[in-house]
Amino acid sequence: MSLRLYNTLTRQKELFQPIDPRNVRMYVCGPTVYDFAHIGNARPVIVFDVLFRLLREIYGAEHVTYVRNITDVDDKINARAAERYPELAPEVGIRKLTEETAAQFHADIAALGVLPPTVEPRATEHIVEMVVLCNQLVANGHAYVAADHVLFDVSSMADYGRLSNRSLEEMEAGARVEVAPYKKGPMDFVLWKPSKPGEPAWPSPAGIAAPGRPGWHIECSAMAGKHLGDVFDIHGGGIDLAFPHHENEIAQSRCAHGTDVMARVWMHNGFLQVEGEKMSKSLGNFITINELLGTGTFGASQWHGRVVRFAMLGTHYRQPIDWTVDRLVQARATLFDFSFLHGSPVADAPHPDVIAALSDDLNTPSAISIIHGLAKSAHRNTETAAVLKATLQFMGLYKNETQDELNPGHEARTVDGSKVEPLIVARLAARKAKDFKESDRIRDELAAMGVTLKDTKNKDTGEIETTWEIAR
RNA sequence: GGCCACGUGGCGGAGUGGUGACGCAGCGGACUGCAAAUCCGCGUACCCCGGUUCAAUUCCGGGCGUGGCCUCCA
Repeated sequence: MSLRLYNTLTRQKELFQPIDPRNVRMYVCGPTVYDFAHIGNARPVIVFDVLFRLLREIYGAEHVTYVRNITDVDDKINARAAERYPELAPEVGIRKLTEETAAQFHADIAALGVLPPTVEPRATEHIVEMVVLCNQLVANGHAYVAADHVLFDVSSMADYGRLSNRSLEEMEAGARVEVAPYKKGPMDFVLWKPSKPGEPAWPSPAGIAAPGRPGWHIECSAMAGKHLGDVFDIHGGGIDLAFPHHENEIAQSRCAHGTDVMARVWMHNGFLQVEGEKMSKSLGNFITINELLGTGTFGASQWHGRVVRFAMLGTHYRQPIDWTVDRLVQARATLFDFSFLHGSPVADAPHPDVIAALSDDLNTPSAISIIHGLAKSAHRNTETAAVLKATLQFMGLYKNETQDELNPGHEARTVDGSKVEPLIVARLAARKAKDFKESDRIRDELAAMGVTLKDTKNKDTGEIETTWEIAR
C-alpha cells in the first residue's frame, strides 16, 4: 500500500516515505483556547484525524506519534479573560478561561468522532523550550534583541518564503502594516516580547532583564521540536496558516536546528464558507461546533457529531467547502441509510479499496463512493455488512447508532412496544383473512402513534413477518 | 497592487487527453392486496473565448465569477 500526499512545499503529490516507519511523526496546529471552536476549526481536526487513523492502519497504531497542541498564551486570551473574569487576578482568570475552553474543545471534537492525539502539549508548559530556541537563534545570528524584544531576522535566511512561495521583495512590496521602528527589516517577526503589567510574564531570553512572553509562532516550533524532533514527517493545518504562521515556524525551527526542512510534508486543508459567504461574526453566520451539535440554531435542527463529520468528509480536504444546511441534511440521510447496520457484527479490518482511496492524498469522497458500493451488497450479505461496518468505524463515521440517536433533538416519540405488538398481531390476522380495510386501519393507527411497519417474507417458512420502527 | 486556490448534471461531489465515478432529489419498473424497505433501469454535466492535439472537461494563454493570504483568522 503506497501512500501519496500532496505537499505544499513542492506543490505536488508525493510518495510518502516516513523517516522512521517505526515512529511516524505528525504535528497539527491546534486551537488557541479563548472561545468556542467554530466549524472552520473543526475541518483540520477532522481531516487530520482521518490521516492519523490511516497512518495507524498502515504503520501500526503504536508506530504513529500525533501531536496537536493547545495554545494557551495569546493576546486574545488575555483580553477575553480580563473581560470575562474582571474580578480575578489576571493569571487566575487566564487559567480559568483556558481550562474551560480546552475542556469545551475536547467535548466538541469527541462528539465528531475524533481520536485523542498521542500528545497534546500546552504552550505554557513549554516556555523553557521557547526561551532556549530564542537563545539559539540569537547566538547563531538569525535573531536579534531590540527594545526588549527578540526578533527573527528574515534576511538571514536564504529561502524564507519557500512554503508560501513568495519572495521577500514581494512581501515587502505588498506590506500594508506599519513597521515597528525597532525592526531591522520590515518582515522581521517577534519571537519574544516584553509583558505589560497584568499580562502573563516569564523570565526573558537573550539577557533581556524585563520579563516577557512568547510571540505567536514560537510555541509550535518549541512543542514540535520537543515531541517530534528537529525534523519530522508531516505538519498540517489550515491553508490560511501557511503564511505567516507556518512560514515563520519553519524559519525558527530550521535556523535553530540547522536543517533543510522542519517537516518533510506540509499539508493544508482548504477554507470553509457558510451558505456561500465568509463566516464572520458581523455577518451573523458564525457557527460553532457546539451550536451545531446542541442548539438547533443552524437549519433549525441539532446535528449529530457523525453527521457533521460525514458532511465534512464528503469534500476532499484541499477543496474549498461551502457549509450549508442542505449538506447536513444529505449527510444525515446517508447515515440513516447505514443505520441498518445497527446491531450487526463488525469485521476486523476496513475494506482495502477504502484504504487505497484514502492513500491517494486522503480522497475521502472516493472512499465514500466505495462505501456506497459496499452498502449495496451489505443489505443481502452479512459478511459485506460486517466489512462495511468496520470500514465506517475505521473512518469514524458510524458507531452502531440508531436512527434516533443520529437525530438528536428530534423528540422521538416514546412508543410503548407492548401496545404495538398486539396491534401487529391483529393486523397480520386481518391480512390473512384478506380484511385489508381492517389491516390498513391498524397500520394507520400505528402510524398515528409514530410507528412505521415493514413487511418481509420469511425465506424459510414463506410467512409474512412484520417489523416496526419509530418514524423519522 | 502582489501571491494562491476554486468554477463539473436540480443539488452534493470524485476523476480523466479518447469507453461521461458515486450519493441525494426526480422519473419509470419489479416485488407488495396497498404501503414501507429492497432491487432493476433512466441524466449526452464539465464558466466563457482562443491555442496545442487526430482528440480537451482534462494541457497552455486570456477573460469572467467566487474565495483565501499579504492585517497574530483554521
